Amino acid sequence: MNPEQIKQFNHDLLKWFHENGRDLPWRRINNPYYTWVSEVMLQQTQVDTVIPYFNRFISLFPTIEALAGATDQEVLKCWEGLGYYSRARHLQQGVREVAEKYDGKVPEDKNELLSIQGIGPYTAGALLSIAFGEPEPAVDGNVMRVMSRVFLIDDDIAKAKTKKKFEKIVGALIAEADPSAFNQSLMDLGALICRPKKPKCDECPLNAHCLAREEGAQLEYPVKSGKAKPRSIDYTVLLIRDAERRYFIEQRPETGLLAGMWQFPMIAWDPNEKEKVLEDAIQKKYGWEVRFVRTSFSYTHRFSHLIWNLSLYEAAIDGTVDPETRTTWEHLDKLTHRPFPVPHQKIIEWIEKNRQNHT
DNA sequence: AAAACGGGGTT
DNA sequence: AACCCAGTTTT
Repeated sequence: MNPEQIKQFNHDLLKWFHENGRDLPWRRINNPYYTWVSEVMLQQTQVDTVIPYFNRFISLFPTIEALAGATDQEVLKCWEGLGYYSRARHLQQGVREVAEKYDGKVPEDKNELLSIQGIGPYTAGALLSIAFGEPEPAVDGNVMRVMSRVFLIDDDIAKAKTKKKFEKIVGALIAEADPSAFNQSLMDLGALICRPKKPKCDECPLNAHCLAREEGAQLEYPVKSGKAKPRSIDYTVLLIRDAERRYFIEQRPETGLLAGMWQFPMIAWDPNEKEKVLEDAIQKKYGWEVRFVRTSFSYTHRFSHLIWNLSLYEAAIDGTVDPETRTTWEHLDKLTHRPFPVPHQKIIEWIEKNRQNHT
């Protein structure tokens, strides 16, 4: 594109944004902390899902100092159900870095931002442009979709290299006059007009510039390689109560899947195996001799990369179990004070619904 | 360069 | 059921 075309492109895009841009909670005032929180929540998560989480999060942790001073369990509880929980952990770590190293002020230097936990190329670009007005690209899935269509770029957007190509393109196009509006307009355009399916090309401010539209090939873009199918794991979930009708729960490890969240004990077990195999596995992992009372509930939970097939076993154990580190006994009505992954929330809901049957 | 990492919404 | 989403970190 020549300079005149770039100018026209910017004009068309920003005019559309000023008339059609979304009114979102984190856009009402320019607060770098709000922008940061919103950008992290919006990673791999849609706007409509994020809005209530954002409002609750900001009311609980209104400032960098408040979030830095909170416990990780408080933060995790507020994030419960939003997914990708390492985002919450990294956000709090990052905020603590800013509180300590930068006197609680989000730095305006790109390399300093990139050194902060949880801030990668996209979030750094978003903060620099939206919060600080710097002409930095912020390339996400929306931007790659819009740009791949406008410029008919067929590189696989699943590749890391491709994103750099788009950053170069955006860097050459971005309006120095209002980088914040430029980047946010691409996001809104991707969400409202240049959608993956059924794009509203007739309403698009860029349709005069769009090569894919010229070819009638909008739906062929962006090009993206497929992902592997999720693998499936069978688990037996143990529902165990003590004499005071408290449930045994454990906290997951500090790293990996659903880090730091709470759950009922789970044992990987293929139902085609004999029950003896399960009993031995429980003996080995927990040191318990269990007597199964009944199997009562099953639930399948689908993650992006794996599938849990959960079967609930109500069980009794001989003798007593003392709570250890990362395990405890808890009454039903207090379970939800702690963060639980959604599949275990479903189990809690099932217990509450059926409590009269087995209390 | 590829895999891990959640959950909900849309089609 | 497949695909998508304002990505980053770890391997």
